[in-house]
Amino acid sequence: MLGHMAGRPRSFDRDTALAVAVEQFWRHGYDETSIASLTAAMGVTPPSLYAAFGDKHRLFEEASALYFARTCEGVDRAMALPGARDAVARMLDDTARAHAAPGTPPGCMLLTEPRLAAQRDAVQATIVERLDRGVRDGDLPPGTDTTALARFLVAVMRGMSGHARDGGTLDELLGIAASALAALPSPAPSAQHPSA
Amino acid sequence: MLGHMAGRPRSFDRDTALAVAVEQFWRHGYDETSIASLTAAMGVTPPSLYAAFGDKHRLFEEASALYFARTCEGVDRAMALPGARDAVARMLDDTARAHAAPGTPPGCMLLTEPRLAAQRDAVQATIVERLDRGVRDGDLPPGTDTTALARFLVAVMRGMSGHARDGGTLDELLGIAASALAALPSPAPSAQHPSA
DNA sequence: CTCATTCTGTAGCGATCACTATTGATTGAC
DNA sequence: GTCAATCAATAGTGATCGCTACAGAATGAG
Repeated sequence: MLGHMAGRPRSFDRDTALAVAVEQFWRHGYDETSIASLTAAMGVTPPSLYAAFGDKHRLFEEASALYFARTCEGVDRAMALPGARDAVARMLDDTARAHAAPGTPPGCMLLTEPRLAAQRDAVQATIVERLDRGVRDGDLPPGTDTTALARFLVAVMRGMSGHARDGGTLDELLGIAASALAALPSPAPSAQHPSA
Repeated sequence: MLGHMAGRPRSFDRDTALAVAVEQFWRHGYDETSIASLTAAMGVTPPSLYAAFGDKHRLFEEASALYFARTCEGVDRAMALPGARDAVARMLDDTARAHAAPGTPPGCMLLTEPRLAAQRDAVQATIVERLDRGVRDGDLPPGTDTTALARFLVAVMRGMSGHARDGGTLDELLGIAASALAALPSPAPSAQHPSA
C-alpha cells in the first residue's frame, strides 16, 4: 500500500528549491515576492512549484518555518551560556553579525515580516525564560520585569534588522547591540553571587 | 498673465485628500496601497487624483513629506527640553504614545517604510545634535559616542513601531521606552554640573 | 450668449498578479 | 513490450496593478 511509487521523478531538488524560496522571501518579503520571481530564482516552472509546495502561502509557511528553526537554534545556543548578561550579549552580537552577513539578505526575515508576529513572540518567550533563570541565579536583580526586558531586547533587534536593511554596517549594528546591553539592570553592586 | 484662472473647479479639498493618502500609506505602506484603494478612501476618481498629485510616487513623496514635517515638530519639541536625559525620555514617551494612539494607524510611517531611510537619517542627526549639546552641558559623559547612541535610539523606536504594528499596547511600548532610557550613560557620578 | 479651459466620470489600456487546464515526457509495475 | 502514474512545459485563466484616452460637465473671460 505504501510503496506504490511510480511516475516521472521530479527534476529538481526540493530542499534546494526551498532554500532559494527562503532567500527570496527573506530579501523581498512575502508581498513583494511574486510567483514569477520565485520560479525564476528556483529554476522551476509554476506547475512544478505548485505541485511541490501547494500555493504561495503554504510555500511561505514552509520557508518561514525553516528560517524560524535556524533562528531558534542560534538563540538557544546563545541562551545556553552560563551568565545571563553573557547570554544576552551573545544573542545581540550574533544578531548583529547575522543581519550584516554578506551572502545573505540584510536584516532578519523573522523580525521584518509582519506576518511572523507569532514567531517573534516565541523568541521573546525564550528570552524571558533565560532572564528568569538569570534572576534566580543572581545575574539580574530580583523583581526584574523580565517580560518587559525581553520585549525591549526584541524591539532592539528588530530595529537592528531595519537598520541593516537601510544599509547599516556591521560596526553600526554592533554599536546598537552594545548600547542595548547597557540597559540590562545590574544585580546588587557588592555581591557577585547570590550566596551572600 | 498670472490670474488667467478658469475652468471647472475641483470638487474635493486637496489637503483633505492628501491627509487621507497619508493615512493610507501610513497604515498599509507604499506597495500595499493601491491607486484603487487610495481613490476609494479619498473619494476621488483616478483621473482627478493624477491631475492633482501626479503619479503614485509623487503622491507618496508629498504624503511622506507631510508626515515627516509633523514628526520633526514632535522630535524638536522633545529635544528642546533643558536636560538631555529629559529630552530623550520625552522623545521616547511621545513615540510610544504616538505609535499606540487610537484613531491613527499603529506604528510610525517614517520608521516602517523602507523608502524613508533618508528621513530616518535626518531624525538621527537631530538627536545627535541634542546629545552633543548634552555632552557639552555635562548631561552625558565626555567622550560619549553620540552618533552610536542616536542610532541606538532610532533602532529602539523602530522596534517600538514594529511592536505597535504587531498589536502591542501602550504600556508595553512605554516599557520599551523606559528600558531604552536606562541605556543612556550617566555623567561622572559625583558631579551634576560641569563647573567642578 | 460663445468659447477656451479645467475638472469629472466611464471605460479601458498593457502589464503583472496568483494560479491552472492541457499536453507530452518520463518513470516503475506488470 | 503495455499501462497507469507522476512530473514538466506551454499557454492562458480572471483579477488587479498603475495609469490614461475620451467625452461630458462646470467654470471665467470676452
